Amino acid sequence: MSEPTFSERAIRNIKSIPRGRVATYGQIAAFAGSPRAARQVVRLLHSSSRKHGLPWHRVINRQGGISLKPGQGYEIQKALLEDEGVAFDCRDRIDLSRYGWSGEGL
DNA sequence: CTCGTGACTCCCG
DNA sequence: TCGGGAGCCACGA
Repeated sequence: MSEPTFSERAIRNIKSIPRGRVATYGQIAAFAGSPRAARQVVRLLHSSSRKHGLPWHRVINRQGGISLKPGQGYEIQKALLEDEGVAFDCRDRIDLSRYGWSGEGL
């Protein structure tokens, strides 16, 4: 039994994001132990979002916006978030100081 | 071991 | 405000 890998911790972090909140890639990476492994978080969503049933829609970029492009999941993610009560401003961005996850639930 | 990869992030002009 | 370029990291093949 060795310590969980970065991936496993990151996955657990994502699962811990409360409903109605959002987190950035870098944030998840940071809580998992590697502040600069945001890109690895991306790989995780690709490879494990479905498999682990992760709330992938709660993961957004540093600007509080959706990184996916229209037709690539953008609309779906936005709809899911709005359904949880997350509001987008006129620039299609989420106020992280308001909906941003602070690590609560870990 | 080396290499490719990606829903990122930061730094400059 | 916006775009381009480089850095960074973990993991699978």
